Amino acid sequence: MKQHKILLVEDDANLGFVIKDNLSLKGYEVTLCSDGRQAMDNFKSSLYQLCLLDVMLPKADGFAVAKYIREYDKEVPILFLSAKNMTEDKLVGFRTGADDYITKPFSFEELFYRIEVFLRRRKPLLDVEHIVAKLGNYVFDSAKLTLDCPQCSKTLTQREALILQMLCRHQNNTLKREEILNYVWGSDDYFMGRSLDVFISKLRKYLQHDPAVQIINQHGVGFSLRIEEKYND
Amino acid sequence: MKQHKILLVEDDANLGFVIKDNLSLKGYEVTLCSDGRQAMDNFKSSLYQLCLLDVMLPKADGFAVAKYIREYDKEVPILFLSAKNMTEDKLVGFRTGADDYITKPFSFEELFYRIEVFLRRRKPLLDVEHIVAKLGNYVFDSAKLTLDCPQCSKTLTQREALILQMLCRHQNNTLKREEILNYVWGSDDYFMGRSLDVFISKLRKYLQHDPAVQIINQHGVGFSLRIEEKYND
DNA sequence: ACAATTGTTAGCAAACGCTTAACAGCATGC
DNA sequence: GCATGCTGTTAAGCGTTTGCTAACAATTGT
Repeated sequence: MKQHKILLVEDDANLGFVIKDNLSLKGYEVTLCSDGRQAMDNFKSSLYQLCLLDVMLPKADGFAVAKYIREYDKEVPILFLSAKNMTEDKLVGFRTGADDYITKPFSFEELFYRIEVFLRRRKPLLDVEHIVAKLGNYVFDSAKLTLDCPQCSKTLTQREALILQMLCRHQNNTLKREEILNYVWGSDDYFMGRSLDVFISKLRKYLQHDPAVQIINQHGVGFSLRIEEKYND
Repeated sequence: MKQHKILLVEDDANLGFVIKDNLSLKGYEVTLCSDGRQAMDNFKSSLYQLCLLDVMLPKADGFAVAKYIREYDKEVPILFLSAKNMTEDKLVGFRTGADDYITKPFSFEELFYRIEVFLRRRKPLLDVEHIVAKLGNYVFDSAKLTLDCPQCSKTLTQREALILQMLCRHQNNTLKREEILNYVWGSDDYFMGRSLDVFISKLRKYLQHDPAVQIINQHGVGFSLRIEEKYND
């Protein structure tokens, strides 16, 4: 079973580690950030299945982080953790698109249940065709046609996305020119082959911010998307 | 517009009526039961989109009701209302399959948001419910058909409002032309496509007082309403 | 019937994406 | 080495999509 990835943002280092450990024990894969900016940088499209945000944070508070996340992703569950039990704070939380607002202190058991509620209800992906893939520092969303990396953000055309999606699906394996042509263009002639080369060239340019991601040509055969694992995760 | 039906079980008659009235004002159709048995009988006969259960009830307590409901329906959101703030009670609640456990006293606003969280997650993407949205300096009310900003005030036509509403719902996400056409016009042909372009042009003109609000075209795909966050609220 | 309002069709200019062309570099086999 | 076919890259060409305005049709209220 695929592990659920959770983004945890908590500035109190002790509490952060305790929560992270507890959730890890329950089988989640937890990324801990200690401030708002770090959290936003870390948040990648829909790669996390759930976000746990402390409200009071250095750099950018939890509400700001939630707002940022909601701009990119309207679906991912956002749960606030806060010592503030004021009605007004809760309302602000919900208004920014939160799904739950948990007041400290809480029991881990309760936290765990509340997390489960939202993971359980998560809709299965509508379109099996589409993918969200992490390519080195990049995140590619074939439905939104976005290719984001820390330095830049690009929206692809449909054809660019289709080709990149195909390459992603066969990551580290060589795709025959002919296969791509038949899939994307429906047939395979000289000019379409040249078009493909143009698209590959464009994609390479888009992907040049991370040298670990490369589209490799195998002479006379086709292309493969190769991603070097440096520090894996 | 489809109303959501809520099953409310609360033995304190006063509180029950107050909650019911408040929720009715928000547009829900609420059925109030005063004890557990009544609630179970009632649940079988009608289809509810959400259940609000007090924990302490005569005849059969909230947990028993929840358990009963879960035998028939694993999906319907169940929210507990309780004065008991004990960890153990909450856990029992979640173990019986609850989705939220709200401790009294709570503000109606909070209750309302917590209800919406669960209703929203089962709603289809498109629905006809009206919205009031803040778009940069603008305020758009899709029921009143108004689009106001400090400099001006405009009442939209039905079609204009419907399209803007759709864009609002998908803020920062690209809506496919085809989706808009099918939703607004019911089908998708060349001329309707041209009509859509005319409406988009009009909406852009109405929205030109705030450069942070923009309708962006993604060539060959569709449109997205993009709102740049400055540093307000 | 008349004006007022709303939505559709038409038409032109601009923007865009994809193909095609052209040329420069490569790989491979001789 | 050289010849030949592949590939990489850039830019021009071309058809399609879009932006906008205005004319036209349809509907409504007076």
